[in-house]
Amino acid sequence: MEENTAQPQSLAPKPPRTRIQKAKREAILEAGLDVFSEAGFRGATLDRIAAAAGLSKPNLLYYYPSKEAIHDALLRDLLSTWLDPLTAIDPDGNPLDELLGYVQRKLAMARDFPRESRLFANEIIQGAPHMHAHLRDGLKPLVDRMARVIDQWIADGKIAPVDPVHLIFSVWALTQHYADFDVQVRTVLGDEDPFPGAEAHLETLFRRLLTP
Amino acid sequence: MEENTAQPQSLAPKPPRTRIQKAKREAILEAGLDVFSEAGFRGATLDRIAAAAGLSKPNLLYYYPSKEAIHDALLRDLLSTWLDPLTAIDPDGNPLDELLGYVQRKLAMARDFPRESRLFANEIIQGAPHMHAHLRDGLKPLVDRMARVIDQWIADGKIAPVDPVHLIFSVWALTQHYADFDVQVRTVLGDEDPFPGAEAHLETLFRRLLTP
DNA sequence: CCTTCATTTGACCGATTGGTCAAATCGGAA
DNA sequence: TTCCGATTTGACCAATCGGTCAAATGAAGG
Repeated sequence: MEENTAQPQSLAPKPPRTRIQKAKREAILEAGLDVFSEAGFRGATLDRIAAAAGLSKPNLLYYYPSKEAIHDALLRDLLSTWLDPLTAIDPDGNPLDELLGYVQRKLAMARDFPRESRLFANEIIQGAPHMHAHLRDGLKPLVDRMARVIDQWIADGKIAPVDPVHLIFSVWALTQHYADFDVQVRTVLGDEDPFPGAEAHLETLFRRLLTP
Repeated sequence: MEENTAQPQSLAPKPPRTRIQKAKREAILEAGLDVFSEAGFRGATLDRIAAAAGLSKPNLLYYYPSKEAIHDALLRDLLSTWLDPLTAIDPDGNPLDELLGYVQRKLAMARDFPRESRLFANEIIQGAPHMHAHLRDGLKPLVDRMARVIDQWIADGKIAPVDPVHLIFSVWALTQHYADFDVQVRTVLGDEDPFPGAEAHLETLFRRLLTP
């Protein structure tokens, strides 16, 4: 390993230096995702996170200085990837295909990353005390921008007229529901895997809503 | 001295005897709804509930024997009223009107009883540890029954073909979203009241989905 | 070996948690 | 007034919480 040049240290939380640090940090975030998504911020305990990560509590606090630091790191990592499917919409593509593709990607995230969805849901339901600024500075401008794209599509007669912001809310609500309310969904459906049916249903729903 | 109260004590939680008991119990449930819906079960504390109800902690525990007892009482009271809009659907009415009316009633509940919606959401997201049996014995049979009604409407050509269970999920997701994700919705919409726009949007959405 | 720094841990701390208990107070009937 | 049960409270408790700290251990180079 060669010496790296002296970089001007920015105000980043803590730059991982060694290989072991990186691995332990990841294990902690993984464990934190498990516990926070299942119990919420206040319901989660450092002991449970430490146990899930295979560390002692002081050892965990050696890598992250506090419970809130772990939670904040998770939320920071989450928000951008959570909005990726929305930014992937191409204003120059076929409007109906773009929106149906967005729905499908969002549903796939609910299927493949239910813990992330529940972490987010817990935070929002309880008033977003650790995320309000991020919503205002990150999510709102993005939604505003996409709403203008959708309005243009409507003006061009490419899709049926809808309120674009409530349309986006509908995509979020309908897809995340299958992750956040998983227990309820599976109780009603029995053993059946909810997602094939959900995909077909949402495709039908948004196609009928948006076809001019 | 003989007493006239020869009632055989059943295993009911605690029959309210006096007027003051009834009032204090109600105040406690009201305070519990505030705190539990905002913080979840584990995040809520007896001290906060007692303070919100205007009682000392031991006094609170005089009326309900434990934190869990308050939570259980709230959930028990909630589930039936929460499902009322669904049971109010008339199998012999006009299918489209019945379903659109159901959506409207459910959205009104999200507007008028957001705390109840968030209490429910917190419980389900965290795996429904205190409600699983109620979902199985109360909610599932009701959904199954309504699904048969909707299937009959489809078979009669009264509404367009849809998966009835996922249709019900859609109503829940789209309406409760405006209560549970209130912070996010209002951050994106700014000062605007979300509900008029939501009502118009959902009417459009379900009309286009269900019109044959 | 020695030195140095990263890592790990047991013991511990003050605050908060849900809950108990005996004693005090209240309120209405006789 | 007296009495008696309903109600209320201050003091307290064991468990758990997030977090600290000094000391021990590990690893790697000289």
